[in-house]
This record gives sequence, C-alpha cells and structure tokens, in this order.
Amino acid sequence: MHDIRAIREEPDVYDRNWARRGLPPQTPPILKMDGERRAAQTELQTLQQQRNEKSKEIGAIKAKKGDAQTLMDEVAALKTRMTELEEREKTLAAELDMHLSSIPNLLADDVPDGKDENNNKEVRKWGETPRRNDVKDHADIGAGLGMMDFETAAKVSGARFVFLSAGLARLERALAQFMLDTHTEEHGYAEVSAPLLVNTDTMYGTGQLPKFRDDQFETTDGRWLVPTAEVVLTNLVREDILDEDVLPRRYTAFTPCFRKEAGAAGKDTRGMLRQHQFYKVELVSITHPDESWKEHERMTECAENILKKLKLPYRTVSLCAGDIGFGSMKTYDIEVWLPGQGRYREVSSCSNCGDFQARRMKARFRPAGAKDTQFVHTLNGSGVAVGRALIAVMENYYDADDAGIIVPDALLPYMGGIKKVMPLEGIDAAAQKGKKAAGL
RNA sequence: GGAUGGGUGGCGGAGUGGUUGAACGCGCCAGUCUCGAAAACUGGAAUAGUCGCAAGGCUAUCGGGGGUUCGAAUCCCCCCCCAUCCGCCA
Repeated sequence: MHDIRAIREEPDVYDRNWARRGLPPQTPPILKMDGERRAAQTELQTLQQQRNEKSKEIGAIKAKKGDAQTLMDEVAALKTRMTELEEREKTLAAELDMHLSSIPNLLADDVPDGKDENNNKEVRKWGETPRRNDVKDHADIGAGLGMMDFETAAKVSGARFVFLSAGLARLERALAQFMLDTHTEEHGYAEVSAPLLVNTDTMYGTGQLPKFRDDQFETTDGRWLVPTAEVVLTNLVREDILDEDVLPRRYTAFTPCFRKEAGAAGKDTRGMLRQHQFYKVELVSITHPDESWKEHERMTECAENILKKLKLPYRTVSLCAGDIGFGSMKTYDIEVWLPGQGRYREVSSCSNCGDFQARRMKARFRPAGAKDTQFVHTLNGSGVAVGRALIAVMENYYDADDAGIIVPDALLPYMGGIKKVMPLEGIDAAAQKGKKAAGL
C-alpha cells in the first residue's frame, strides 16, 4: 500500500518507478479519484459542522423548555445532500483503496532492469557443478527407491500432490529440523508454530489479497490456507505499536504451504518441483526502517548458509524489475543446482518489503522518546523450501552404483543412524512396471 | 453446535439519548521540590482524515456494518470476536 499524500506530492517518482515494472502511468486516475473524494469530504464536513452546531442549540433550547421546531426543520433539510455526499465519499474511497492496494511496491534503485527471469543478475555462486553422466532426475530416483508415489497422490488428492515414504519422508523431516535448528541456534530467529488458516485481513496485510485471490485456497467459511508462513509471521505485528528497542524481531516457522498454481498450468508437471502443498521453513524480520537493507543481506546469508552446510551448489541472483514480486522492493533468489535438470532452480526468495506491508497491516513502532509512530519494515525469505531442498539432496547425493542417496553430513544427527537411504526390497521390478510404490 | 455474559483511550474501569473525546485510577511525558532520586504537588498527552503559508479550525472514531433521531458510546437490527458452561473432538 502506498501513501496517498506522498503520491500527491511527487506523482512522477511513482509513475517512473512503476514503469520499470512495465506499468502504464497510474497516478492520473489516482489523483483524480483522490481529488474528487476530498471535495466530497470537505463539503460533507461543512454540512456536518452545521448540523452539530444546530443540534447543540436545539439541546440548549429544549433544556429551557423552549420551542426549537424551526431549527429542527433546518437540520432535517440538510439530510438529503449529506446522505448523497456520504455515499459518494464512501464509493470513491473504496475505489481509490482498491486501486491503491492493487499496485505493487516501489523498486529499490539497484534492482536490475529487465522483463523476465532472463534478465536477473547473478550476484554470487557457490560450490562446484561438475558434469556427470550418471545423473538422474529426482522423480526417477524416488521411483527407484520406492518412496515417492504420484499415482496414489493423484487418486487421493489430484495432480500436484505426492506421497513420500520411509527414508525419503524421514529425509524431508530431517531437512526441516536441521534448518529450524540452524536458524534458531545460530541465526537468532525465534521459532514459531503458527495458524495455517487465516482471515481475509491477514491475507490483505501481506499483499496476497485483493490482487492474487486466484492463487489462494479459500475455505467455505471465508478463511484462507496460507501460501507461505510469511503471511502469519509478518502479521504477528499487525496493528501493533512496538517499542523501538524490541527491533529487529526475527521469526522462523516450519509450515506447509498451499498454492493453487493457477498461472502455472503445464509448467513443471513432472516430479515434485511444483506442488499444491509443500513444506517450507520461513524467515521473517521486522526491522527499523534504517536497518532493513542490512537485514536483507543478513537474511539472504542465513538462507545461503543452509545450502552451504548441506554442501549443495547454488547461486544467488538479484531479481530484475519485471520478475520481482508484488510487495517487494528488492529480492534475491537463491537457486540450488539440480544435476537432474542440469540447471539451477529456486529454493529461496528473500525480499525486503520496506514499509509496504507495514502500511497495510498498520504495524508501527515508536522511536524512543518520540510522540509519533513510524511504520516498521518487513522482510521475508525462505530458509529454505524443504520440498525443493529434498529434490536437491536426492539429485546431488545420488549414488548410481546402488541407486541410494547418501545422507549429507549436516543431516546425520537427524536420521537416527541412517547414513544412506537405500531402495526398498523388491522395488526395482515394481517401479519398472509403474506400480504403486512398495513402501506404501 | 447450544446457553449465558462481554467487547469503551497504553492498561483497568465509569458512563442508558443533549457542550462526553469520554469520569476515576494506574501507567506515560514535562515542570516544581531535591545535591540527585523517590514521594508529593502542578501541568500535559488519543488516532485518522480534511481545510489552512501558519497559528489553528473542522470532521470522524467507544468491536464492525446498517437503522431510528434535530442529536447516539447510550435505543433497534445484522455480523464478528472474546470468556464461561454444556455437547463434540486431536
């Protein structure tokens, strides 16, 4: 959400910035609505003032048992116009609000120009990505293990769901726990177990609504399944006025995420890369406005650290203007190397939203000794997507000799003594026939 | 799901139609006193919008939305939320 007063003052700044995202000038219609709204409001307030004054007089006259009929008629006469103005003001305000809340955040100056992901700028790269001949894609590896079953998931739930079992399920859980422990014990994030169903105001606060309704699962009682823990963790400070010294606040949570993937028809249909439901460990920081850029770098490093500990090759890219998310001023995507695909794929996205979400949520802090409040800055990042990290572990740690997956050192403490996830007995034949995974 | 009781300023808590933006208490800020502090005393302080160069004015806000009325925190209707009890349940 943007500050309408700031837009009034420098509409050009806004239009120029939004143009980088490919938007046509937005401020002319905004300023027009705003002007009309204020005109209606001013006239209405004048009439309200008259009404209040006269009503007060009536009260005084009646207290003395006088006759106030003339005044009462006068006030009654104001009503038609007042009702008219009230409605006009309300309609215009709603329109303006709808318009404003559907416009994306301003971009930071150092966001690279560009139309789509091809223009993203690599900022660093970590790890070796040797060419190998014995690579396999995670869906094949999973089938070979007998622990990844899309057919049954389709029967039970539909497309874009999966059953994991045995060692793979355990590996997924180990990943989540490892990430959570790292963020809480080494990176200073507070662990939170949070609601997964949220109300409309909450979804509005972080920017999923009103614009991205079609991407969300809505319940029959008007609630929404969270598409990411960012939603709940960020809304933790909604409508709060925090003391300055409690900033920054850092939260982490391990949750399922639910997404309709409405715009992704036909994309990534193979394997479990893009699902309606997946696990993710999320990082959220609430900071002082002066600290958010530093925090953005720090958060990105925290996410990268997970991949380093897992010894998974990755690169970090700065998203270009055309690829950056709605609420973000600047975003780093961390992409992990997937040998099976021979390319890097996103496992984390770290964004600084500035005060964009804070405005929507009315999340503020009071600078020490100050009378007025200021909006906090909010940041979110995946630390990291568990499902995709599992894919990366499977493909990078695959041992072609025995079709097993070597457990990365960092995960050993969480695997109950399992050092390698091996195919289930008799699985080869079943897998080749396309039969249901033997582990289920 | 059923029943009952509630939602008022940072907090507690008054207030059932007319200068109530809202008593009182706590907390908070400034000052007096003090070497300094505490206590005591005095004063100050809501949020948003809007008009104005400014000083300042005005409007709205007592869970949310409608309604009655010249006038609503106070009356009526709908909704939401919270608490307790019953039922159900991991």
